[in-house]
Parts: sequence; structure tokens; C-alpha cells
Amino acid sequence: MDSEVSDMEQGPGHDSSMEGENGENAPVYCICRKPDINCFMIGCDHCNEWFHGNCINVTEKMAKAIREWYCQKCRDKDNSLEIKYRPKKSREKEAELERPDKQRGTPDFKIDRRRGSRIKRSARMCGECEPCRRTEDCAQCDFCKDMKKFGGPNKIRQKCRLRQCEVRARKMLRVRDDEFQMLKDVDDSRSKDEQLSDEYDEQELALYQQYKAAGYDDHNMPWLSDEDDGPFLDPVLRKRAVKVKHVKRREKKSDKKKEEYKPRRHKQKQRHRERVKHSERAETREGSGLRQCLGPGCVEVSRANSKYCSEDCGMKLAANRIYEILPQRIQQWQQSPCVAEEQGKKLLERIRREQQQARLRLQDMERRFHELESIIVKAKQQQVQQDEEVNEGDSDDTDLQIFCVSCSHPVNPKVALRHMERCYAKYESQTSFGSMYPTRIEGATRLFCDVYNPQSKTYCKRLQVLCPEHSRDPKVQADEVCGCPLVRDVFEPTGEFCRVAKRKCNRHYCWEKLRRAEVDLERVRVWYKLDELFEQERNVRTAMTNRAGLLALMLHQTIQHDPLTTDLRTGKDR
DNA sequence: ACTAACGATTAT
DNA sequence: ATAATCGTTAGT
Repeated sequence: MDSEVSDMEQGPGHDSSMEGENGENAPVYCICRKPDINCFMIGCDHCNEWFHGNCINVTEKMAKAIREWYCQKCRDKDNSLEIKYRPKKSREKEAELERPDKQRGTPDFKIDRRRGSRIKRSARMCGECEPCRRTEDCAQCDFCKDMKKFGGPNKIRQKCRLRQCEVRARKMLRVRDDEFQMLKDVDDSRSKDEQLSDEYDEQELALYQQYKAAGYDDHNMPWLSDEDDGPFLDPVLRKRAVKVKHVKRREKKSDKKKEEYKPRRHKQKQRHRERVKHSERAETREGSGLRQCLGPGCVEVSRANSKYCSEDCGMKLAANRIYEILPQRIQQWQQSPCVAEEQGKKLLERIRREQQQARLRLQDMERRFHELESIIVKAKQQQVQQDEEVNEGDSDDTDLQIFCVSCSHPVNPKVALRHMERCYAKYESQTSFGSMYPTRIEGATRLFCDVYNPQSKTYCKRLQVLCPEHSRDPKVQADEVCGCPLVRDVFEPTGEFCRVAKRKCNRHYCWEKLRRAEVDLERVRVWYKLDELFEQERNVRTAMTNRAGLLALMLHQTIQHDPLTTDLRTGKDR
């Protein structure tokens, strides 16, 4: 490694002679064999070594254009390796956004693969110090307590104080002095336990492997992780803060450093994993690497990465499987009653009832719709009462004022209705309220405005009677009568009609419009309700038809546990 | 200078 | 879509 002189033209950007706390045992990189000095670095995609940009004359800007980069040494050794650049388009995009290249190259976000630790490095993380390598939240500090997972309000949004980088995190984010001692104690006891865990024997490791395979995290298994966590560390809550991803490429490389840095426990885990891998291979490959096709009766060699010699064989086996398994499953299915099915039926029944109700309501509303129209027609035939318009206003209260709900100007109560109606129309017609689709409701007259706006390609979704944007109120003729049906006690019609001239009646301004809107709004509501019910019905039906479908039957089955045996979950482990 | 808060970005 | 957490800002 030290031999890479060809690239050696200048040392790293600034003096790297043993920097502060990570000086002595900080790992060294690059052709210059000096530590990460907080400058731009790029990683070789072949040997995984990191290089100071300055040492090899690669700037951060250049790195952005690079997709795969190999160091001189690797390139010399293997002629097929060549530095690959990213297509121009994506580079420009990247530059525009001024985002650091996630792939590799920039030290901020470079990922340390040498030790398999994959610890992130960023402006706030050196990636080397103990807090950076720490993967669990303490659940104790104020930042932890703020987190959702510890029941906090998520206001502070900072990571656990124990995980704030010693080098790069802001001072104020690190462990506070008063808490420090306490947390340190906890930490110490933890690491002691970690050492203890080295002593796990083969059996336990096998067990571990099982649970690992089942998707558990070792920290969710109190019996395997440290039992002596102190009074306040809940092992269930303390989940891994940094997850270990699968390394996509190359993991090989068993260099000495790797071993040095990996905690012993991990070593053991890995060794075990490898063992498992070997045994798997022995089983499946039978040494030679060639396998017989699993197709029924087929003796051909299977294709690479497949268990079969052909599509046909795969399909045959699958068909056989269905013939073999399905009858049993159907029988099984028929043996026990299906609770979900029962519930579905009930639900369906309920939905039907509600649909029926909604339909009745709709009919009712349609009836009212027609009633209203006939009332309006009748009202039009009334004669204007010429004489006193005086009774119209008991109009002494000139100083009484109310405020318009739209423009908030004070208005005289006499003209308030008129003013507010116009004011509302003015504001309302300034905005649009549309949807991409025209309304399609069969058998419903005059509901939505549905005027098409070619500019926004939408259809207006206001109630037609209320849309000031697309329909103007008809001009009132001079001889038109108001005609609003008069009522007693608010609701009870008297059969009389208001016979003031329409232009002058302030009390019943726009009454037809409002009454129509009232009916229409209710009709719309019922339609929506119906729509919702149909949707529900469809969902329930789909669920029911899928329930005993081929796929479901093949994939799931109900296991009838012996009711006499103990439920294992009630055991002391839970 | 410190802190709480929070929008924004990135990872999962 | 949600969780993690970074970077910025207003307030003290």
C-alpha cells in the first residue's frame, strides 16, 4: 500500500501531525498513510481504501462526476478497471442542487466499509469516535426523551446525547456535565456485559441465529442481550439507531485492521454465519455445482440461477403442487366455520339497509325538489300588493348595524341580506372550485354547476344554484312579486305568499335560490352517502370473494391448535 | 452564547 | 409513508 508513489505529488491539504484525541490510534489511510484529516476523501471501489483528494489530485467537484473510482494501484494491477463517470444529465442535476454525491467520494456521507461497520461520516459525525460508533439510544437524555419512540413530543429532534460525535457535533449537543456521570456509569456496565456476551456457547449462538433469521434484533431479545441494564434502560426500547445494511458488493478482504476494530462479539457472529452458509452450500450444490431440474420426472440439468431446466418444468411442478395441496385445503376450509365470512355477511346486510335508507331519503329529496319548483311557479302568479311598503321596515333603528360576513363592513340590517348575498357572490366568483371530471349522476337534475374551464381543464363543482361564477341571477322585472311562502312559527306554512314587489323585498331576498340550495345540498349529501356505501359494499365483496380463492387457500391455512395444550405465550417468558 | 423549536433532507 | 436527524432561526 505504501508503494503507491505514482500518485504522490503533494501531501494532504493541511498538517496532519496527530490531531487531538484521535491522534494516536486513529486509522490511517491513503498513499500518505495519514489519518482522515477532515478533508475531502474518495474511496477506491476495488480495494476500499480511502484517499485524500489532495494526495491524488481529485477534487470534490471532479468526484461528483465519478460513478466508480479505482486507485492507481488497483488500476495497475488490474487493467480492466477503469474510472467510470456518471452521465452528464444527472451530474448537472446534482450540481444544480448542490448536493454531495451519495454514491461515494465526498467524505461527508462516505461510508466506512473497511471494518464492515458502515458508520456514517458527516459534518456532525467523524465516524470514528465512540459516540459515532454507538448504535443505541440511551433513552435517558433529554433528546431521547423527546423522541417519539420514547413517548416524547418530537420537538427537539436531535439524536441521543451519547451518540453525538466527540469531534464534530456541536458542544451543546453532547452529553451535559450533570448527566454525564450517571450515563457513563450505565455505559460502563453495558460494555462489561458486551464482553460477557463473548462467552456465549455454540448452542446459544445457534439460537441466536434462529432468531436473527426470524427478523429479531438482538436487542429485542432480553435473554440474549445484557440482562443487567440498570434500572432505567428498557432493552425493548433501545433499538438499533443505526441499522446495518447488507453490503451490496465485496465483503471479502480479511485484512488485519478489520479484525482489530470489530468487537469480538461480532466476530463470533460472523464466523457462525459463515458456517451456516457453508452447510447450505453443501446441501444445495452437492459439490459439483450442477443440479438436476426439479420438474416432475425431469432428469435434465437445471439452468443457472434456477431450479428447473425450463419454464415448462417449473409450471408443471407448480400445477402438481396445486393438485396435491388444494383439495386438502378446500376440505380443511370447509371443516371450520369462517368468522370473517360471518362478519362480512353481517356487514353487507348493514350496508344494504343503509343503502335502502339512503335511497328512500333521496326519493324524498327529489319529491321536495319538485314541490319547491311548483311552489315557486305558484308564487310567481301572485299579484304585487301595491299599497304600503311601509310595513316592510320598522325602520327607526337606523343606528343598528350588523357586519357583513364577507367584507366585514357595517351594513344596515334592512339591506344586510341583500348586501351579504352580493358580497359573497363577489368574493366567491373570484375563486374556482373544480374537479377534473364532470359529474355523472344518473337521474339527478340540476345539481352541480359543471361548467368546463378550458384553462384549468376542470369542471365547476359548486352547486349550480349557488354558483356566482358561472350563473348570474336572472334580472328581476319591475312587476315581479316576491312570492316567498309565508310561515307561522318559523316552519308552519300559512299558505300565504309575500306580495311585496320582488325588487323591494329585503326580507326574502333570493329566497328561491336559498331554498333550492337547501334541497340540493341535502341531495348531494345523500348521493355521497350512497357512493360511500357502494364503495364499502364493493370492498366487503372483494374481501369475501378473495377469501377462499386459490391463492389464499394455497398461501394460508388455519392450524387447529389442540385446546388442551398450554398456550406457550402465557409462559413466564412473556 | 445558548436553547427550543421546527422546516427540510435523508434513510428506511 | 414514516423515522431520524440535520441546519437554521427566533428568542432569551
